[in-house]
Amino acid sequence: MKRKVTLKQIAKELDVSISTVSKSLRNSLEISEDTRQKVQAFAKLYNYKPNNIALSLKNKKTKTICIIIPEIIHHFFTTVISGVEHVANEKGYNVIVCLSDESFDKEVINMEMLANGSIDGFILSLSKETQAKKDFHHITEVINQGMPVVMFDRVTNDILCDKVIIDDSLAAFNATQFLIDKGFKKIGLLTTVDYVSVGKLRTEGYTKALLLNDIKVDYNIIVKIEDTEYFENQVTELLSNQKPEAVFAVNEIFAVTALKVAHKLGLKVPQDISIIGFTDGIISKYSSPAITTISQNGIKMGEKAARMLIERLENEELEDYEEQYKTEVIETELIQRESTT
Amino acid sequence: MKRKVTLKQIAKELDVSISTVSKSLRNSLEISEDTRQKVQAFAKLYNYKPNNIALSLKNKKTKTICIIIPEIIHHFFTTVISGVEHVANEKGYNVIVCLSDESFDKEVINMEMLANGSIDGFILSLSKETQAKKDFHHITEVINQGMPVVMFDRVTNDILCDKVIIDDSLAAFNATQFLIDKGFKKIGLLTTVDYVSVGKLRTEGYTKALLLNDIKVDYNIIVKIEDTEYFENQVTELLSNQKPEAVFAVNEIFAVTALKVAHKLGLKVPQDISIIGFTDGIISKYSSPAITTISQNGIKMGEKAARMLIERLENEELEDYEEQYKTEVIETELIQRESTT
DNA sequence: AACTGTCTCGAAAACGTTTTCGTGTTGAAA
DNA sequence: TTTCAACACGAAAACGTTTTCGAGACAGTT
Repeated sequence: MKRKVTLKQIAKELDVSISTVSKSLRNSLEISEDTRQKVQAFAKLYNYKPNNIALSLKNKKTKTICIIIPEIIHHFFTTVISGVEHVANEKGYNVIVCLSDESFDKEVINMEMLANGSIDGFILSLSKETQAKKDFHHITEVINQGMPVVMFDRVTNDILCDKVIIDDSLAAFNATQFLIDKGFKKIGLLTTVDYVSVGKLRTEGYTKALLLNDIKVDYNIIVKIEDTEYFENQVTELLSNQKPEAVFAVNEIFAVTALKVAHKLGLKVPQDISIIGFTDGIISKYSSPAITTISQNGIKMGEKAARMLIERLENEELEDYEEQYKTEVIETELIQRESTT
Repeated sequence: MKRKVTLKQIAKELDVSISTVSKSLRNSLEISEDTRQKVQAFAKLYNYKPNNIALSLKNKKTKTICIIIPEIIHHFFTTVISGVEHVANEKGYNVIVCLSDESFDKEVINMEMLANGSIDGFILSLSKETQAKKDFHHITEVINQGMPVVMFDRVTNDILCDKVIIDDSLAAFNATQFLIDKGFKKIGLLTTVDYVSVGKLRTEGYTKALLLNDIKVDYNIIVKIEDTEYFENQVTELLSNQKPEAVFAVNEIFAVTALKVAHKLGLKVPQDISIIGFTDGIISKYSSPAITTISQNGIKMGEKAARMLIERLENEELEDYEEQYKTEVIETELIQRESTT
């Protein structure tokens, strides 16, 4: 077991100074051709690689960014990670992934732990609990220390920073309008409780579409789901009692559950009921029938977020850099599949 | 924007030495009650937190581990991440996630990049390409440097280290036997090409079960899938021409695709054909009918791997620690759902 | 008055780099 | 012979910690 070799060891072995070794390896012209060759050969032989931690300390840069997501089980978030990873790797950055598990405390702990020099910047999507509490002090604190933060998907107006979002309201509007265009009037909604920012926005889009088409909003066919424990029952009740002609679900799980319940009730999709989902995940794609859905394009969001963060990181050394915060809107797309007529 | 405060700054401000500040904050008895109070108050006021990088350099420990997975899109791997995350957090470790994208080169680059001090140890599952090439020099090198590695799921006998696996052969045997017990004899197999270690093992288990029950292995109903491009066609051909009574698929995607194809061909599942999958992912659970499957328990694998790695990390400081490498086998479970009679 | 011990504190090394600023040696020009 | 540039290299600081060791001040004991 040969431990990693350091500059000091090479210097000792070759009976030169540490500086000479360092300069030789960086091909400095200060050092004679002879010495350079000698040092480089030795370094190669012993497979010398500079210690990243020492470099980080010296440069005050870690070349590492952290992405904090509420849940890794949601396929959407894994696609975002994937996008972030790609761009980060391309630019020579590493990615630390942290899970907040939808918990405020875990979010705070993770941020505080990493903000002390471990990373250069954050990409994050708020946990449900944080959104409910509306307590963002941990984020403002980090930003005040001069560490850039990019928020995505679940964002808040209370914080000034770069953001990457989709137009949730518009996308929901489009989904609803799509159903209306098919001739449906009784369109059920499966959504989250209001404090989840995206859920609220999607509900708004749904409502807007109905109103614009002179359809009365019927609160009996709007189901707001708090926890996933009993929601299959809620869906069953909606489909069997209210019998909507179509259903718009604000996420994939809700959509596929609706599909499942429909099957159980003997309803044929899309003949008896149309279903449209949100988030173009693996479930929608592989379920049968495949589910028509609004594609959220997590990869693009991740890529964009990473690019914004890294750009800020690389530019902030420039004296006069004081760019305004931007909010990028990633376009969504309605992917028509088999669950709608 | 107030930058992070350091010991040096506090020392200067309070007109004491850096040592005194450090000791005060760690509540050393060397320092008088008075001074300690003063320093601590000041530190709290300015929200002092020690710089992690400096600590890492000093302690030669980063309290960070890296997990390298081939693909984040496979739900199984995200569950493993989730397991690793939990245990790591609990023990005060951070997790860096790297994706090899099934590429040998990316795997090598990732490892070399992080092995230079950035992390304390690796958890990894081999990429397809690495398994095909059988080139593991990057891994042995890391191990030789004294950095612990834990491999999971896709492992190799060519490397000595801690491992966490399932008994793929046995699990596949059980799945096949389960179908045989239902009275099926013509059981199709959807598997990977042989160089994917787990695919090969699962194929072996399937064969073993057939032989033990005096069923001849029919290579016409064994489909080895190389890339996912055309495999829907391959599956269609299997189901429509060979008409197996049941199908065993070695992963979730294959299983759900079989389900989809069956639907398209007008075959009712499980009435006309039974399907059993592998890996208890989100797709199997939410598809309709829900797919009977072998549960691989990624969370447990991740937790176990993280525990093994951290144990080695915390014990290796002890002089006499020279524990043998262990291979832990996580038990699998057959989860019966709706896709089998 | 000399010695001993305790209480506080600071200097300095160490972790592994990079970089600035000397400094000694050489050869050539004046 | 003196002067000066060019060349090749080393010492040391810096990044932010922790920790060992030494040392000054003071009180108490002979």
